[in-house]
Amino acid sequence: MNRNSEKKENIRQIINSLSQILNALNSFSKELMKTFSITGPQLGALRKIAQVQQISLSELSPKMYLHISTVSGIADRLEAAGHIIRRRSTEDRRVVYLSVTDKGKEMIDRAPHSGFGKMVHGLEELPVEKVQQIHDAIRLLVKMMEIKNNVQ
Amino acid sequence: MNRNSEKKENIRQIINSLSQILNALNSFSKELMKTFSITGPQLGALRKIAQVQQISLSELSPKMYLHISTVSGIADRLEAAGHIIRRRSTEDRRVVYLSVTDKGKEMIDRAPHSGFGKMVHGLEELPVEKVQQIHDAIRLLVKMMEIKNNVQ
DNA sequence: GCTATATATTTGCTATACAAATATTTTGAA
DNA sequence: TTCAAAATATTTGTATAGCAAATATATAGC
Repeated sequence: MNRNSEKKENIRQIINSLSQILNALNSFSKELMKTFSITGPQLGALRKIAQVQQISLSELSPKMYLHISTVSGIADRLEAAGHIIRRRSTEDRRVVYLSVTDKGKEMIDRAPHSGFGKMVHGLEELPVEKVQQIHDAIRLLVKMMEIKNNVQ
Repeated sequence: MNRNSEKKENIRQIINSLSQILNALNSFSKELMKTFSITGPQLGALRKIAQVQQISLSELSPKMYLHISTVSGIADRLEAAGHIIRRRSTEDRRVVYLSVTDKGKEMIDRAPHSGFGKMVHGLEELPVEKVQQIHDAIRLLVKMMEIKNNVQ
């Protein structure tokens, strides 16, 4: 096998491995729903709300890259489960603020942060230099995909 | 910053970068639906079917990690769109074989393989050694997540 | 003050996903 | 060989997610 086809094979396997990671994370999401009776999108929304104490739908919607009507529906289910409350703003009565209840906070603490749990544990066992190498590799992939860093 | 917190920070960023890649792939899936009028699961099924010429639902279902009734529904839509045909087996008349039509093959060729397009392009520009390094890094992550390699 | 804009919700539609029920066919045991 | 059990696919019912359009209400701006 020449060096070029060797590279091609490596690329193929990188894509394949990443796909496996994605699949594993999907499985995690199903597991989450069974164990904690909450879905991925709901938990994601709950975490975003918890980050800022209170937030309106029109603020939350772009953070989740979802249509506002979709987020409204997710909020409905979170509210029905008692994880958040809706409170109408006194300053601008068009605005409805979402905030996390104690029950919601408990859920955030209990539910595993993501399927990355095992990965984090594994990384912690590695020497600093190795972790640094992996970090460099992944960062390069992100750079190549030209993903803009959406820090909230 | 000591070496331990340096490692922690690296780990945090690895998870963060991977999350970014996931988000980007989700966006890709939406884009795909708009441009090619096909969904992610449908395209995934189409590719799996094309790999083996023909396949039954009970074979396809575990490959996609989905309930057989879910796959049956996806097959309905692929069939309605003319991308696959159903054909009942003559040997075992319980079995229905799915196979990809010419129109379906065309879709497979036209639709980008995934959001990994840019990544693949970027990787091709790198020297072999660098690609090898990235491959090693990702493979390590997969190993840590204890994902079993489901080769079809 | 009235129109335009902003905010959230509701409604309608489609896809995904699972489980349970059903229909059909095959297998296997008595 | 016959009949019950298992296998295969589909159908039905339920829920979530997601978008767009329509609606209701409130604010802002001219």
